[in-house]
Amino acid sequence: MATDSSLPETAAFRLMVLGTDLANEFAEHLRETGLTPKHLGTLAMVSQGLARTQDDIARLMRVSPSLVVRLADQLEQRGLLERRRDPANRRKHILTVTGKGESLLAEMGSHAAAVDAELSARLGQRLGGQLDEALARLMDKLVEDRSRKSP
Amino acid sequence: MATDSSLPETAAFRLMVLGTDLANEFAEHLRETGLTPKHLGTLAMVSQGLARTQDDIARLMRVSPSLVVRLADQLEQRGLLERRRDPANRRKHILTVTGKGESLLAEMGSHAAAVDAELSARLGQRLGGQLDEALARLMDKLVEDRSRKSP
DNA sequence: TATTGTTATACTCTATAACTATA
DNA sequence: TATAGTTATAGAGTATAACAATA
Repeated sequence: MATDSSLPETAAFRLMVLGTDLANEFAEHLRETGLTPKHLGTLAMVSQGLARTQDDIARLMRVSPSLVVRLADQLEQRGLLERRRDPANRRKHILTVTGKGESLLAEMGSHAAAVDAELSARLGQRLGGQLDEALARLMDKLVEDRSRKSP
Repeated sequence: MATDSSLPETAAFRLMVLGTDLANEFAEHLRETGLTPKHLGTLAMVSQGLARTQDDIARLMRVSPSLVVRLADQLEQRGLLERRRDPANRRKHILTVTGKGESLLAEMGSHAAAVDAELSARLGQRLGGQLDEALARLMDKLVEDRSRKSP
């Protein structure tokens, strides 16, 4: 990848900086809802079927179970998420995104699409598409690595 | 860019998730030093000549001036950064990275290079290179947007 | 005995506001 | 009057540890 391993020239460093910055931007955009990017991540994971229970969320997002309780509480209070006990295993809470939750996801999806458009404008369609593909593959890897029984 | 604007399918969302995750990884790697990714960002910006004063850091990283005081204090205490008054304008503190600071940057650069190697292994050399280029361009834009007199 | 979730507690990071000093 | 930096304070976000319920 980079022939120069000077920190600021690495993809890892840039990914960290750009991603953190974007998270702040999303946080700002969410401020009026009282939610954070992690609330949004929770909704997204559940909506996508990548997480079924609170435990799944904790593992996928590498976050403590006690934080997931709080995130789920707040999402539930706002009517964006529902918890119900799993009849097959009453320890578990099955999570589902409500219609209102899907609306919020759609709204934030629009915002994200607008950011994507900016990225594409800056990079051009080809490089933008390549960035897309690379990020999609890395995301798949991350999810795969953390799905069931990973250390 | 993405034809689907569903939040999890956007480049913006993936960039946020992957970047945040990487920031946590760096934070973990820095833990024994008592430093955070923002300390590292500060050193990197100063070392690269992108920031000369605390004010520059605050603007570049979109962080409050009072936080920069704390970051600089802690970096200085560890002998990684030096502050000296600008003779031309005694309100300003000129920041410079010490040899020890450069060593830390080099060490973290090695870690970042290792992450880059993983990315490249996962994406292949071509897509990895394209990711590199895209991130570099976006980083340049970010720095440019925040250099002197931006809103 | 292990898993899932919860509660109580404390700590870290960060911003806001009021202040000092220089210009 | 505006800029650069500092201090004091408070708040948000998160983890750790101890716990309860279920398997």
